[in-house]
Amino acid sequence: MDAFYASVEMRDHPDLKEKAVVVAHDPRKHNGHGVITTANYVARKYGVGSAMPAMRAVEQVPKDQLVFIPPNFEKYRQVSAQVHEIMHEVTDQVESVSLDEAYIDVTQNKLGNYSSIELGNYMQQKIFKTTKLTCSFGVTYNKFLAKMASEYAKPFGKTVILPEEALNFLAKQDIKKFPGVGKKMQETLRSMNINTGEDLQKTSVQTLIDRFKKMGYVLAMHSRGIDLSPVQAERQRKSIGKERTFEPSIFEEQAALTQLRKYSREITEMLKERNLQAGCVVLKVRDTNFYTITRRRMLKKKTQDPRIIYQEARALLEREEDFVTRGIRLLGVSVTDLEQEIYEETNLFSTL
DNA sequence: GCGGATCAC
DNA sequence: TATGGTGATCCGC
Repeated sequence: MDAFYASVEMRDHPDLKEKAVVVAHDPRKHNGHGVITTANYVARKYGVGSAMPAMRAVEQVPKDQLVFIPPNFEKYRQVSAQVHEIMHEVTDQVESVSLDEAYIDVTQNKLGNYSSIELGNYMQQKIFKTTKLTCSFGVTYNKFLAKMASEYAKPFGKTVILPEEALNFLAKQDIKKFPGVGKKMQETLRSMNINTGEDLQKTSVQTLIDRFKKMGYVLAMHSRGIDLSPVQAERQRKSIGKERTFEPSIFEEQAALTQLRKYSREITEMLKERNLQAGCVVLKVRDTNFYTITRRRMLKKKTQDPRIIYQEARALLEREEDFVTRGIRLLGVSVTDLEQEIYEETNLFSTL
């Protein structure tokens, strides 16, 4: 397989630039982190609390101080669709990871007898021409390496890794570059004196399994350049959820219930768009101390009915009265155990 | 099956 | 010191 990973630098788009924060007096520009991170950083620096509530309250923010502009997700989606269109010119084997990243299996392509690198160049150029966005890409023999290679090529380059080069390339990488290695795993690995890909390569597979179970195995394989996972063009969604942070927190049960009703409606809409039925309702609550729980309940029958989702969510919340007393900072509902809705019955009746 | 933890974006 | 929203996966029970 010739895998390919493309990462588009969306924040460079002229129409998306305003998405983060416009700060009246702050010379600071995007620092390379995510939108919200940037916004939070500035919010913190200016002591106006966290960014999201501030963005919601954009009208009330004094003009001479900070102006928060909420991200324009519609625009994001629009540009993302353009990018995906270009990718699909090459092949339909596109596994989108997020709005601006995708794995592409270019073992076969629609355009003709071109090398993976030529196909990459083509997409990169076309994306730049049509959207003015730069993107980086990696070309190599599996997904994992392609992602690493693409990261290495940021913001507007390409990295090609041949099979015989993989071990050497990986040996030089810091462990935090490996997907799946976040804050916690990094700490543990460093405490074991494992800091680079080379260290991982020198650690026995068994040692990594003993310490990190499945993730250890995956990490061991990755560090040795092995990843057999296929590019999955059609991945089905496994859950749909809505959540929101409240600033100030909610202390009224009625207010919380109103939110639950709203979530239930929104989730139902998404279920209907995708013709899905939910089999389980999950409630998520966080109090003012940031203590967070989730509570779930399987449904007797899969549903698409907002009233049922609301009822379950409400029942779950009512068992957690203390949260209302202590103040709800975050409230969320999601549904899982999704199943494609069967048409036949409904069609039968709706046509009558 | 449930709930917490961790991770990616 | 203050910590957004959405979704996936793993692990222990």
